[in-house]
Amino acid sequence: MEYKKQIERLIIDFKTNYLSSVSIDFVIFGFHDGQLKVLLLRWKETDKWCLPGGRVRHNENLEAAAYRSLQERTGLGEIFLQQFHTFGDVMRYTHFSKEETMGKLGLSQDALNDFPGRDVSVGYYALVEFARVTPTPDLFTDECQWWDIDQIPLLLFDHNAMITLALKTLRRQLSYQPIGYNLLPEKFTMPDLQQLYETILGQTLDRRNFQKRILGYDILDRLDERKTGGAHKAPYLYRFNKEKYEKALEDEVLFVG
Amino acid sequence: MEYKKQIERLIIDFKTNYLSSVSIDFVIFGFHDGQLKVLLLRWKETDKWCLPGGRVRHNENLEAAAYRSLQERTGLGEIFLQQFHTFGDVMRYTHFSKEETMGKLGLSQDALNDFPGRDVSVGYYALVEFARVTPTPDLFTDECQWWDIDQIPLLLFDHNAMITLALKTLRRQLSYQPIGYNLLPEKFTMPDLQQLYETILGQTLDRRNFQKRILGYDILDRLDERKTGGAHKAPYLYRFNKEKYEKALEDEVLFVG
DNA sequence: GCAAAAGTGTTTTACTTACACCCATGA
DNA sequence: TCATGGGTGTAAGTAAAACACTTTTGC
Repeated sequence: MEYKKQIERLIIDFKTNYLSSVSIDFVIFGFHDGQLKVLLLRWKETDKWCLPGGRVRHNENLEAAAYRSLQERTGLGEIFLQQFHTFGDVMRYTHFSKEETMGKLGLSQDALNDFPGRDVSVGYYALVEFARVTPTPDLFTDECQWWDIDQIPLLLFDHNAMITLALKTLRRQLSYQPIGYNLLPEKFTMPDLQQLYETILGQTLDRRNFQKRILGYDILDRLDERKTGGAHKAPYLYRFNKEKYEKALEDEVLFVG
Repeated sequence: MEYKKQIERLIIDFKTNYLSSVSIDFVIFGFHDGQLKVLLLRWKETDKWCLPGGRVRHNENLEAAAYRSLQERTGLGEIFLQQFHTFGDVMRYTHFSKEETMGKLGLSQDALNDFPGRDVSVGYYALVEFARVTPTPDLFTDECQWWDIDQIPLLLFDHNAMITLALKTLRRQLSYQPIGYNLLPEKFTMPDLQQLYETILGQTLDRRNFQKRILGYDILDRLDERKTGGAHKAPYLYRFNKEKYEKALEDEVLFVG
């Protein structure tokens, strides 16, 4: 049980170097094979799952802390990350009892006392390409796994509500903002992009209208290549025009800084 | 200088009974006479202005803390309050130097040290009827005043950016959600409501299209009365149908609980 | 050659915007 | 009676939704 020491050290680290009362929680949506998934962690010595989270260092920007924590959990740096709500109900601890959940770790009383109690948590959602992620548990958890969006179990804290709201916000955002950069390979086909949208929205879309709308954003460059090897007619390859893409995001972005 | 003692006591109160590292800031929009205004506070012994704020008690829900703080600053209980973003840049303290600003208050070194340093701040915006508000400064400020939205000076902290984002969010929200409850008297006319919208959006709207759109929401009951006393044709009076209004809010609300 | 996916435009519909006339009221 | 604001409906324009045929490719 070497990890006990590590956890106790981490808790002291929290107390010393991080903002108290503030935490970050992540709804990391993974896209793969026409399935929308969420990355969950299993709490040590229990069968209970929760969202990955993080904390903010003194002198660290909130957003920077979010990117840092996310990197730790997924191995990914440049990804689509969006603040969506801040959760501050006292009762969000409903499904989490410090004694019950932490007790099994056999920590010292000091460590238990110093473990963050009631936090206000800033919720971010992220979109990543499933395959690029290396799920990595943190010290409090011993498993990190993708879950199908419609098979999420009852989670610790208020994390079920967080997922629901994150998905709702993401879907809304999709209606007025482009998405896909860092989520698809550099070169991709229009059907690839459409499948991404359909997966997130949970509904099918008309091919022709979809293409019209996306091309209307004027953020894609069509390449002269086609994707070969498929069993059918070879579709064109597209690439995001980074400048135009960034500009489109700015023009309509809800949350800045 | 009796207030010095009070402030020192308040700072201790903060340290003891409130979450550290978390604060709340309010962009309180006031509507009056076709003008959109924001409530600002002037920091004691300076000519610098800032947004009203609050802190969260241990065991108090974030939203409850927001309503409580707002009540303290405006005297109003039931009002339209909406979380819009959480600000966590370290640099948001650009225009605030603890030494400079607090120094003039002649506080003890202990109090200065205990005064909250770097916070993550949850931003809420509120809509209130100008005339119903009793602006009340807090202990750190000695003036509480309405400012015209387009005459806001350079504020302390990152508060100018907060106002900008709050207004942007409010305007966006207006396009898919009804607004007006608690902002207009119980009975009001269609031109009253239109003026409210025009004030917030900063643009004029077509009378007929506006009426069509609003009535299309199906949240108003037209009364048999008309508003008399005006210099012209007596307009009909309307009343919000609270049930339908709440339902309309829920159906499209971005942020819940 | 056939099944399955991809490329491409037009029609229809719904929604949004623009616009005009008559009526009531107080000065 | 006149100036001003309020009540009401329709036509035009624009954006979204529905829809069909042809081409390519591997089997």
